[in-house]
Amino acid sequence: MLAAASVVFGERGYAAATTDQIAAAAGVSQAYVVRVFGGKENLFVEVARRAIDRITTAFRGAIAESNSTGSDDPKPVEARLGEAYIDLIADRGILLSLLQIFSLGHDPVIGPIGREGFLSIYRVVRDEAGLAPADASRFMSEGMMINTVLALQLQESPDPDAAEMVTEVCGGDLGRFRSLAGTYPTT
Amino acid sequence: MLAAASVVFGERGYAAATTDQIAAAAGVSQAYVVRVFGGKENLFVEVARRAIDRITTAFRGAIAESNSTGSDDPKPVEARLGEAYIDLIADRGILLSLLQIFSLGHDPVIGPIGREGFLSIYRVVRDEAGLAPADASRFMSEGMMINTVLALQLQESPDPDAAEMVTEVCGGDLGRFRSLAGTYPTT
DNA sequence: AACAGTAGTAATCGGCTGATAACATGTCAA
DNA sequence: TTGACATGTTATCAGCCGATTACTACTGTT
Repeated sequence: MLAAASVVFGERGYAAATTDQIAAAAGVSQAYVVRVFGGKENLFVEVARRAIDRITTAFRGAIAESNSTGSDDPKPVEARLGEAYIDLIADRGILLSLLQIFSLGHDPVIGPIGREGFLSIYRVVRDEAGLAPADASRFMSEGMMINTVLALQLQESPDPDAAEMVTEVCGGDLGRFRSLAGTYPTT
Repeated sequence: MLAAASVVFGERGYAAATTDQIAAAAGVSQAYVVRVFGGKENLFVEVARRAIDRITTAFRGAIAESNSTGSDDPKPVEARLGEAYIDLIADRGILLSLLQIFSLGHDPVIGPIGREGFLSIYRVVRDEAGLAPADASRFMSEGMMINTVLALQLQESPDPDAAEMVTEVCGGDLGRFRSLAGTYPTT
């Protein structure tokens, strides 16, 4: 049900998503969705937490992978983190759930969750991956740009300016973005 | 009415905003809002266009200002653009309308508007401000980060990590962000 | 067997929302 | 004056949505 909710919230947005659509996607009844989570808002809170948790988990995996390779580093940590991030939010459910969280930053319930989640990701990047504040901050910026590009589906645009920008964003590996086009829920 | 709609759409999100709330904010009747714009979606389209238009206009202003100063450049163009951007989206209506547009990137009506708008901003930064593609792209990334920070209201967070990150984002000028806290509609 | 807990559904309801229809008023040209 | 048009309003509706209630079915425990 959480997975279904993530997809539907992402597709439609928090407010526009209906518990009925989520129920249908999960293969259960609408009443059940409402009762199990105690309301639509609580359900979104769970989805939000889960999305943030998946990011920190993915980052810790990338960091561990980076540490396990010998002192010869074919890839810097940042590259591994970036790849992990792109692979993760290629899932449009997670990506758009994130954007919803940001949009709800002033909400008394969602807001604190979003702030704490964003900071927790920053701390992982800075403390666990060992990036300097300036580098960690720049890394987050790139992440936000990736969010936008994927949300707007600019990687599929035929416009040469779009291709130029997207190439710049993903470090030259435009194919990685393109191959993610239309990726939907494995969630 | 457009100004009111921008604020309300921003506060509540596209789907959650009601034509009645917009009407109340604009001081007219709900029916009038619907009829003048031919429906809620059309109204949002106008708001979206206006938001993007204000960004390109502000950027052109900053570029002109930069050109008018002599060949001695106390500030590079990028700094001027950045300041113009921050001043503009301190208006939470514009900021959140932008985020709504991004979230609706897959929408058949809003999607193309968002893509074209984003690219038009990129072109202004690259062609009219004369930034190289890599620099223009990085500039956009920083913009997306600023969006997120302001949406989450991280500039008001008492957390030292938040302060560190925000300081990094705004180029050391944390005061500029802080002073914008709670800025609402001049729109 | 009786009971309790878990997992789930169908039916229904009250409130909200976007849209429509019908009406009121003011302005300006012919 | 009359008519066309812009600028509004009030009243009302048809549909949707989240939530509640009451019910069923299964599983394990004592």
